[in-house]
Amino acid sequence: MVHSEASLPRTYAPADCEPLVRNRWNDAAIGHAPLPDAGQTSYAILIPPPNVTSALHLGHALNNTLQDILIRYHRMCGAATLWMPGTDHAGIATQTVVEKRLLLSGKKRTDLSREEFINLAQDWKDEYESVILGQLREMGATCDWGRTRFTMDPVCTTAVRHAFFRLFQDGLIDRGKRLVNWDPVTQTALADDEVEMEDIAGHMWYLRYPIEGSDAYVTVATTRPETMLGDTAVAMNPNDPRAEALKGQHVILPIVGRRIPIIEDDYVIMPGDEGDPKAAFATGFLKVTPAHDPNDWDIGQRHDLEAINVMAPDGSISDRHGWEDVSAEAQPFVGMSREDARTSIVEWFRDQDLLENIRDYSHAVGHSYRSHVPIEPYLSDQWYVCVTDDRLCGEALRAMSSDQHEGAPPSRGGEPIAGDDAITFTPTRYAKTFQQWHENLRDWCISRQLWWGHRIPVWTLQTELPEGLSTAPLSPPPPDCTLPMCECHDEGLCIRISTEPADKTATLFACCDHGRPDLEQALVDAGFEQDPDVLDTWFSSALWPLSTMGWPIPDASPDTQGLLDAFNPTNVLCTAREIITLWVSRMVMFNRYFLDGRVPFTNVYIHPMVQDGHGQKMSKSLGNGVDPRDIIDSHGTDALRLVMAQIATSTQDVRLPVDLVDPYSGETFAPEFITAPGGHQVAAPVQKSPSKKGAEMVTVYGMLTGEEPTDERPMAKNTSSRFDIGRNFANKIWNAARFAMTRIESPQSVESITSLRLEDRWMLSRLAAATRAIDESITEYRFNAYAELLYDIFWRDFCDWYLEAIKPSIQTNPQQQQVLRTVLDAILRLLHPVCPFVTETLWPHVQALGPAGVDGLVLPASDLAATASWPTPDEALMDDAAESDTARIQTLVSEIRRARLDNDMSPKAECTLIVPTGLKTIADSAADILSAMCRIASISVADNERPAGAIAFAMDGQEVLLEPAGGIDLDAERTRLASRAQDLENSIASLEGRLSNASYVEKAPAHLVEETRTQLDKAKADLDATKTAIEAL
RNA sequence: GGGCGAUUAGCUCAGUUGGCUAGAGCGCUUCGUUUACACCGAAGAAGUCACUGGUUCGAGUCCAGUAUCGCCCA
Repeated sequence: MVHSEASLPRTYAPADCEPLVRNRWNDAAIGHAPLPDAGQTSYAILIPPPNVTSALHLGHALNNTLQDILIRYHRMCGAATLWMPGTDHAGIATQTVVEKRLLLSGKKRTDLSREEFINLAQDWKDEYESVILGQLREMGATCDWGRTRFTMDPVCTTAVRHAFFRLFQDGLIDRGKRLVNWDPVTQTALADDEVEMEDIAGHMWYLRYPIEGSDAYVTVATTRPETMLGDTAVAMNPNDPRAEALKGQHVILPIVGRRIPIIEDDYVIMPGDEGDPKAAFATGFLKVTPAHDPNDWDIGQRHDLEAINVMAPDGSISDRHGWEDVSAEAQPFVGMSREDARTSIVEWFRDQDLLENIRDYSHAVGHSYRSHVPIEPYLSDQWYVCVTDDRLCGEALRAMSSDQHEGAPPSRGGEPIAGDDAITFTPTRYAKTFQQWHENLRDWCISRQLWWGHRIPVWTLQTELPEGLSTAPLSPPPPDCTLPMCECHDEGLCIRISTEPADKTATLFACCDHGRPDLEQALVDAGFEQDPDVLDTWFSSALWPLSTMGWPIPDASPDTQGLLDAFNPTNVLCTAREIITLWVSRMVMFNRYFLDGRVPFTNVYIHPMVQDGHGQKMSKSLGNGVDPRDIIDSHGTDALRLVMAQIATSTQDVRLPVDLVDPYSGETFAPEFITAPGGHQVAAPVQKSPSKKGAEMVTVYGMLTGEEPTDERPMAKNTSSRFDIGRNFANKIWNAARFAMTRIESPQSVESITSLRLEDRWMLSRLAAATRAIDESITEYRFNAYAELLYDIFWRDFCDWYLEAIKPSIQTNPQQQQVLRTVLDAILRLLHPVCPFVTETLWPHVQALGPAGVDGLVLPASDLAATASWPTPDEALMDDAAESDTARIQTLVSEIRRARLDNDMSPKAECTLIVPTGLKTIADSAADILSAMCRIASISVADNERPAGAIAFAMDGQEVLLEPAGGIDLDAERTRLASRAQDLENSIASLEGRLSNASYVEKAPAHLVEETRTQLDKAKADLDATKTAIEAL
C-alpha cells in the first residue's frame, strides 16, 4: 500500500484515494466508541437523525461535516468519542412520499390494508436509510456505525412505549377536542408545514345578526359564511365606543335561532384601525365559530364558549358531529357540501334582507399540499402532552445556563439538582429563542391520523356509566371499580376513566408499558380497541438521547450497555435554528423528566442555513438544491468539507450561488435565471450550452416543470464554483507534502531549537501560535475561523514562505530536514479534521520518513492520521524575535519584487542589493533567501557614491538600492516613487492630525500615543528617503 | 403582530472587550512554466463599512432612529 514518494501523481485524485481511505477507517473501526477508561474524558454527539424521506442535501452536509470535525478533533485529543448515528421515520412526510409512489401504480393508501401499507413504507425506509448512511460515510463521517439507530427500531420503540406509559401514569398525558388542519378529501389531519398558503381572490360577506329584544342588528364581516351555523358568540373590541351599550346583550343567530352572547375581546380589529389592512374591511363585529377557526377557538377558550361542529369529516354540513340545536329553518342545509352551503346561506341572507354587502377580498387560504383543496380547521379528539406542566416546561427553563437566562427561571423550590444551569447556547442569542418558546408554551398535540409511526399505546372501551361513578376526565378508577380490566392491578397497566353523565357513558383508557403483549391481549379480549392514531414524530425524536443509549433497559443489548452513564449528557447538539423549538426543547424536557434532571447535552450549537445565490432556501420544488454526492464527484470530499467549514460563520446564513455543469463539456457555468410563478428566482428550464453551439440542456427546475431530458437535450447537474477553493486546497496539500517528502532524505534530531536557522525557528513559532488559535476556534465553534487559520498556517506560512525559504539550504542541513519533517507532520494533523481524506492518504508516506518531533513538539507515531494525537506545541516555541526578523525580511522581499516588476525587469535578471549599514546584518542572514526569491546576486553596503541607474525604496526610514545589471526605466521609477511618496504623505497627515489633537494625547492610553509617534517618525524618515531617491534620478 | 439577524471590494464573506492607513478567497489586470503544485507563483487595481443623528480623544465596532432583505414564532 505504501509506495515511494516518487510514485505519487502530480495531482490529487480524490476519487482514487477516498475509497481506500474509507476502507482503512472501516477496518480500524475508528468510529466505534469503547466506554471511557478511568480518568479518560468522554465526548459525545448525537446526530440529528435525518428523515428517511429523501437523500441528504447540502444543509445536511454542513450539519454533519461540523459534527465530524468536532468528533475527529476530540478523538485526536484523546477523548473517548461517541458520535451516535441514525435516521428518523418522519411520519407524515414519509407516508406522503410513499402514497405518491403508490399513486403511480394507480392505487390509494386506503386500497391497501394498514399492514400492507406499513410494509411499503418500511421498504421505502430501507431504501433511503441505506442511501443516507452511505452518503454520511462518503462524507467521511466517523460515526459509531455499529450503534446505528432508527426511530422505529425495537430499541427506540421500547423507549417510546415506556415514556408514554410513564407520562400517562403521571398525569402528563391529556385527551381533548382541538382544532386540526383537516383535509376533507383525503380525510386526514395535516401538520402545519404541510398546509400551503395560497392567495385567493374571494369575497367578504357582511351579514346582519339581529339583537335580541330590539329591531337593531350588528353586522359581522366574514370570508366563510357557511360556518355561521356553528357561531356561538359575536365579539367586539373592548375599546370600541359601541361596546358599552352592547355589553351583556345577545343576538339571535339567523337560520339556527341560537341565542348567542356579544362578548369583548381585544383580538377584534376595529374599523378604521390604521396599520392593519384588514381594518378597511372590518365592521368591528366578529362572528365567533370556535369549532371552525383557530382564532375563534382561542377566543372560545378565553370566554368559555361552546364549540359546535357543524361539519362531517368530508366537509359537508352535518347534524351528527356535535350540532344538536338544528332548527327547521336550518334543516335544508344539512347534507350540503361546504361550497353549496356557502351559496345557499348567502342566498338565504339576501332573501331575508340580512345581507348588507359583498366586497371583493383577496386573502391567503391554507390548502392541502396533497389534495389541493382548502383545509378545514376541524374539531377532533387528540392526545396531548402537558408540556406546560412545571415538571416539563419549568425544568427546561431551569436547565438554561444562568448567564443566558434573562431574569430568574420559575422556582422549583428546594436545592438545585443536577442539570440545572447546565445548557449553553452558541451563538448566545438563541438562548432567547429557547426561553421565549418555553414561556409561551402550549400543550403539545401528539396524535396524528396516520398509519406510519408509533401507534398510540392506548386501548379504549366505551361502556355504560355505572351508578355513582362520575369522574373528571382521565381519572384513575376508584379502588373497588368493577369495570373491565379495572380490577387488574398490574404495574405495567394504567387505566383512566372519563365519564359523560349526559350520555350515561364511561370511556376507559388503558395504557400498557413496553414488553407486555399479555396485557395487550387481555385488553383486546375484554373488548378494548387500540387507538388508530400514531404519535407525532417528534415524540420519538424527543427521546433520541435516551433511546439511542438503551433507556429504559440499557443492559438489554451489549451495544447500549453503559452508554447512558458514560455519554449522557452528551457534549453538544449541532443543529439549525428552527429545530430549537421543534426538537431541542422536547429533548431537554424528556431527558430531564426521565433521568432525574439530567440534561441531554450541555451545549447547543446553531449553525447557519445554506441558501442559493439569491438568498432562497434550497428546496426540491425550486430545483436549486445541490447533492453533496455531485460535489464529491466533481471536487472531492475534502473540498466539500473545507467549504462547509468556511461558510459556518456565526452571524449570517450563507449564500452559495448554484451553477450548472454543461453535460457536453463538463465545464461549470452560471445559468440564466427566470422568475417562477411564486416569485422565486429559478434556473430557466432549458439552457444553452456555453461550449457547444446550438446545443441545449434541461435543468432540475425544467424537469419539475415537465421538460423531459433526452439524448439531444440532456440534463444538467447543479454544482457550485464555490467548491473550487476546496479542491485547490486539497491539491495544494498534496503537492506541498509531495515536495517536502523529496527533501527529507536524512533527517537528524535537533540539538537545540536556538541553534536552528531563522526560518526554522520562525516556522515552529508560527505553528505553535496557529495550533493555539485553532484550539480556541474549535472550542468556540468558530469553524470559519478554523478554516481560515488552516489556510494561513498551511498555504501562506508553510508553502509560500517556509518551503521557499528552505529550498537553498534543506539538502545539506539534516536538522532542517527534521524541522520540515516535524512541521509537515503537525500540519497534517491540524488539517485532518477538515480534510481527512487527503491527509490520511499522505499519512503512511509521511510516517515512513522516520520519527517526527523536536524539543517542545512531541508527535508520537500512529498508523492512522485519524487516530494520531493532536499537536500540543510548547509555548517556548513561540519566538517573537524570529517573527519580527522574518517580517522585516518579508517586507524586503516584497519591496524588491515590486520594484523589479514596476521596472519591467526581466524575471531572470540578477541584481545587487545596496543596503544601509543598519540593514546589513539581516540582509546577509537572508542572503540565500533573497537570492532564491528575488534574484539578488550580491549584497553590499551603501557608500557615498550612489550608482547611476539604481532603483530605490525606503525601509526603516533609510534608502535601499537595487542595482540591476541593465539600466532602469526612469519614467516608471519616477511614477513608482511618486506614488509611494503620496502614500507616505497621506499617512503622515493622518498621524499628525491625531497627535495635534490635544485630547487624544491627553486621554488615549500612553502606549498608543507612543506608537503613533513612532509611526510618524518612521513615515517621515521613509518619505525623506523616497524624496532623496526621486531627486537622485 | 412578537422575536432574532443581516446590510463592508464586481461576487461570497471575515473583522473577538471601540485604537484601522478596513482584510481574505474568488473574479479582474499585468508578469511568470528556474524540476512541489497552472487545481500554481509574483505583483496590482478595486470599498462614503446601507442611511441619519448621538456618545467618545477616536466608531465598521457602542446607542437611537430610518430604509431594505432574510429567518423563527404566532
